[in-house]
Amino acid sequence: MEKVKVQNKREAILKATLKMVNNHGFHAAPMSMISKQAGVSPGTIYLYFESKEDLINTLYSELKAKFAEMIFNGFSSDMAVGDGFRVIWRNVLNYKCDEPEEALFIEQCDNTPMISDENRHKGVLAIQPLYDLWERGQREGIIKPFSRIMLFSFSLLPILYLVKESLKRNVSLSDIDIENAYNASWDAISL
Amino acid sequence: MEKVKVQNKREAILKATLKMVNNHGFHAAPMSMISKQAGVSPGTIYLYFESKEDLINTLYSELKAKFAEMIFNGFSSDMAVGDGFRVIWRNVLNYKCDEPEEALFIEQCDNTPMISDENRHKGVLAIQPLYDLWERGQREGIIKPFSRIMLFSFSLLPILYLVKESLKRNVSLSDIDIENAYNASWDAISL
Amino acid sequence: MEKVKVQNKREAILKATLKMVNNHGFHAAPMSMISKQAGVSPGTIYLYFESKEDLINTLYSELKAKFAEMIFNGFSSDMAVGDGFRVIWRNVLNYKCDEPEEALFIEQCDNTPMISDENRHKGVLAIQPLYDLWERGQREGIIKPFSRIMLFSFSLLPILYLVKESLKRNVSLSDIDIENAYNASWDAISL
Amino acid sequence: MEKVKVQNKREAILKATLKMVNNHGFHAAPMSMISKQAGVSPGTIYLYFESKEDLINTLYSELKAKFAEMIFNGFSSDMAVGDGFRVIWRNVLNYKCDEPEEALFIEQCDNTPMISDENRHKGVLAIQPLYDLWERGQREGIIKPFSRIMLFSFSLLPILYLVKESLKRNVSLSDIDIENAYNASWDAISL
DNA sequence: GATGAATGAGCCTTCATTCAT
DNA sequence: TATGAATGAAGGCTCATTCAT
Repeated sequence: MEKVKVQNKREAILKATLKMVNNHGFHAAPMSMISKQAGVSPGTIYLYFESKEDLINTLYSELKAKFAEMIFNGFSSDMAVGDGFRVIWRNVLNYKCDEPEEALFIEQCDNTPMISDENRHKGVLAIQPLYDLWERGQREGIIKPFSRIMLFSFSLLPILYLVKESLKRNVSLSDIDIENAYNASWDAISL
Repeated sequence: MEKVKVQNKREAILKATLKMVNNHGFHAAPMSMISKQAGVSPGTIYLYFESKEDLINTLYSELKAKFAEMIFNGFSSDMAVGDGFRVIWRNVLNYKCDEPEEALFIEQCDNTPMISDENRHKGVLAIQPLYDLWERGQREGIIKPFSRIMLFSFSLLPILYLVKESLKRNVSLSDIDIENAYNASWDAISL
Repeated sequence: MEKVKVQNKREAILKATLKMVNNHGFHAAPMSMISKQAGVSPGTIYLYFESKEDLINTLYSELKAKFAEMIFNGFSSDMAVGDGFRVIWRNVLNYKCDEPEEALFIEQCDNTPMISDENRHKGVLAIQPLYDLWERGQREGIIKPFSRIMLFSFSLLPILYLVKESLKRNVSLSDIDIENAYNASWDAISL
Repeated sequence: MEKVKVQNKREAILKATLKMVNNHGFHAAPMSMISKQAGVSPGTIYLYFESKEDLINTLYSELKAKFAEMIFNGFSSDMAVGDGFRVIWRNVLNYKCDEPEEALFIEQCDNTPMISDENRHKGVLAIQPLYDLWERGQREGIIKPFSRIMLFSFSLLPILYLVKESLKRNVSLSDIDIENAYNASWDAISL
């Protein structure tokens, strides 16, 4: 019972941080504002996090982990390369659409000295199964012999950007747009 | 002579801002630090910029304008679509490689509430000639009938990301990488 | 117990403000100086007051209210007009003599754009019983048919000024002076 | 010619100071604002005045001197006491009505530590002829045997206040009000 | 664990004053 | 004389963090 309550508080703080930083930016989201939004006292935050920096880094880290987990939903390493990629690509799209707030937060942090390098690196490691899939695809002569990062930038980065922009402009991607995007993504990396 | 001196001060402040914000982040780059780096007094900044926000926005705005200008170097609207695209693509690549600091600053600002929407929008308008080229290509049946944003996200976004990542990891892109990237970019948007 | 401590801090800040502004003037009484005098940290002031302007206005407002309250000590609306006026006149005199610091602060603020009009107006309303007394006196044919403000300026303003000047010059008003002043005040407004 | 221009500048600065301090208060009337209003450069002010404090004190001093001069317009020391007082009283009234800005400035400074005591004292000396008149009146048994300051506070202070308040409320004093005020003033100090 | 009043270092900004021109 | 760009000390205020309760 105690433990549950504690979890709630920690979650509430993280959630409030996400919202406040997204809406106001890091430097305009004071701890007092976050604590009020979370329904706890400012002092309480320091029971769960060492500092504001730690709070931000933890949130970033957990969101990245969640993202990495979600994109492998329904994926299994014995799928055909094309099928596996389609599953993952779809998951990436869905994550962006379903959790735009989280995605925005990640991006807002991504190019900032606020996030420690170590932390940033952890995100990369978490998508290992995708790298493995691509490697297998390359061995099977299905995927172009590009570096991981190049494969990523041509097949997943575009859809991430597309969704972000469409959300920002309040227009939704049509099924045709999505199909086109998928095809372009696949064409760009497949032989 | 006088005019030159003034220009120098304004430039020095902008340059110092770029450096300090890149290295420390917006919220950890106080005006006093910027002024010291620029070799002027804190008060002097306010002779050229209204506030810290104005300083950041102005810098962002000018960098975006410079970027928009550079990517059309050697480009002319009567070029063949493929040739024109190649010129622009190369320019984008070169800008990123030659001015990584500027590019980083732009990206650090891009997902932040710090930059006014109006300002952000100006950047979009500046690359109109590229949009015109794509439209002509679509009329000529050379370019896929995708929206601007989709064409952008598949043909230019990847190279922007690639260079950023390679710089971050201190590895340079080989000519083969670049050729591959260009081909993938072109394939993704051309029929 | 806790409530008491809080009150103490608020009071200490107001008291320190009174002293520092009186001694140095508004523009030469920085918040840091006030906070030091009050024995609190600068930030603490902002727990009780929104801004320096708010602090000054609140102090002004409370002093005016206290003044309005004190001048009706021992006064009751069913007194004879002459008796009532004498009570109030005496109270005004006593307030000025007993609380010269407060009176000085009020005067220092009175001709300043620092105090909001709304705030200034509240002080006027608080002495309504005096206005009522004068009106009754006029109906009874005892008080001259002058406007409130004229009655005020001839019967109370002089004594306010007299005490201020005598305090400034470190000379005390003799009983005869006071009796003379009272008689002159009464003569000036009575028929 | 040169000299005239100089005078103009000095006057322009003083005039601008009067206006800006009246409208915004001392602490919200920066030298730059005053210089702009005066149509000169900030540096120029320091050719005529040592500091902001000096500027304010000089203005205060000159206005007081002008006031002292004006109130003796048409007065001569061989007038009958009653006639002389009436002339002076009228002049005080007229000054307040004709130069409300100057009068306001004087009052705004009067209760402030901004004005040096020495300076404040000079104003008192300048109305010596009035004191002389009163003394003569006392010797002739026409004026009550009150101290100067008491005579002042009952016979001139009220009209100063009355005009100020009526200007503030944008209502003008009627001839009857003025006649009443004069009579009350005279009654208060005459035997 | 939880609170929130209190802290005080440090930030952005202002502005009286200077000085090279 | 006159200028006005430049200065930099100092001010009002914020906010991450602490600690007595």
